[in-house]
Amino acid sequence: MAHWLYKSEPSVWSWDHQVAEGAKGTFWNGVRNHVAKQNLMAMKKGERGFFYHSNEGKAVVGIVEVIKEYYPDHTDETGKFGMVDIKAVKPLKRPVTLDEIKAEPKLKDMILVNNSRLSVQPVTDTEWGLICKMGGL
DNA sequence: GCCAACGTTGGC
DNA sequence: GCCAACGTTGGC
Repeated sequence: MAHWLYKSEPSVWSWDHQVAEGAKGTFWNGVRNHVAKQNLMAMKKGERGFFYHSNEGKAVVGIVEVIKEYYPDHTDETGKFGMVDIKAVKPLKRPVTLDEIKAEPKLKDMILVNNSRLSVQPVTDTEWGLICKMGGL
């Protein structure tokens, strides 16, 4: 099963917002990038991903799960982009910061490190396991 | 708040 | 279809 990483600025949409939505979850929209779109389209219901706070915090703070697969984003007037629904699963026992990720040689190839601007990224099984461990899970 | 990196746009 | 200019993102 594939894993993912969702990036969000806490001032716009934070982990706390996501948790407040509970089991019903919420849509993940606003993607206007074709690479991110490809990733969204590849997601399957039940797949999990990290929730990352960019700018403020700069850390992986929790785990989310896809509850609805790719569908059109009607707020996108060009009609090119879509979104998925995700729900909060559980927080990390402690956040894993970008500094820690950069300090770990096994994580140096993460897209988060090399292409920080991509808002939805795939995460390998190795990276997934390691960050879960670093986060105390 | 600055600046580098990247994506998108638009003129040719 | 190429490429320069511009806007946006995100780390520092």
